[in-house]
Amino acid sequence: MTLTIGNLADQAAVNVQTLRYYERRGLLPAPPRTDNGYRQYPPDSVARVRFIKRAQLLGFSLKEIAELLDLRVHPRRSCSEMRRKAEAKRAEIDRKIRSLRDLRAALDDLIEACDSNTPTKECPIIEGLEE
Amino acid sequence: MTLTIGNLADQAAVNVQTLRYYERRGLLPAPPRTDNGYRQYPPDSVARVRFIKRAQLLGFSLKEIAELLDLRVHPRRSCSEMRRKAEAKRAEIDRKIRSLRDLRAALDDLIEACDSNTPTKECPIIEGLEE
DNA sequence: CTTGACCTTATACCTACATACAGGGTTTAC
DNA sequence: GTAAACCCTGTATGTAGGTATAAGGTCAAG
Repeated sequence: MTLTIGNLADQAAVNVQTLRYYERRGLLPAPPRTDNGYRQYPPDSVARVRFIKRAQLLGFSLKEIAELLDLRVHPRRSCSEMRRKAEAKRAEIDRKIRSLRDLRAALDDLIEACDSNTPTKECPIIEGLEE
Repeated sequence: MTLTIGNLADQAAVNVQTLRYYERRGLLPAPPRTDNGYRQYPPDSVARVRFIKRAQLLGFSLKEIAELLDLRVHPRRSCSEMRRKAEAKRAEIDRKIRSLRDLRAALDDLIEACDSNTPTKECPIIEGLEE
């Protein structure tokens, strides 16, 4: 019921070398090995790797993703510290969501202007992402 | 009422070389020059550069950002084409927003678990970002 | 019992996105 | 009129995040 590195790579849609790279970077814990030295990943590694890839698409660096994953690793220890970090991450996520909503609204305006054949007024895309 | 490259760099909080790099990459239009060859940026370049940096934080590559900015440049020409692109970008943004909301909910659970001193059940951070 | 598809480590290379440096001209402040 | 603080181009270097390659061990199928 464990996965070889090749299995994991297939299921998570990443390269085998990427997984070894993540291990070196501390994003994936070093898994147990078989006698011959092969890595044996538990099945939930698939979710972990997919999480990493998704978080990257959202603009988090590998370092930030490692921090997110660490929140999970120490669930009861140094709770106030963890809470502080989780709240900081949440605030950052809220900022990203707001920015994306602004950008989305700008695109909506653009699409609508296109639809309605109205003379294109000031394009709002850039303004939509101003502070 | 125009800006030197140094002014623009200050106001947009980026490096001077970064601006020249963006020009080469086509993210900033080549501005007019003074007699001595200095770049003269219009004031709205500040917004444009800030837009680029913000979009980067949201996980867009410079190539994607260039595409977003191009939507704006051709506001009336090839409307259906532009509309198609704008809708594709919007769908992508919606996906990102959904992912961020999931991640946010997961952090909320984590924070709450911490608050309530309940035994930490399965941490939801990773599950929150699964497909 | 060997061929092909795996696995190992170590090291080199690649792309995106900058950032620095060399070598030189310009402008402003004293 | 010269020193500091700008600007220019061109080229080199740096960091993040992989990706490939070399040199070799392992395993399952025919």
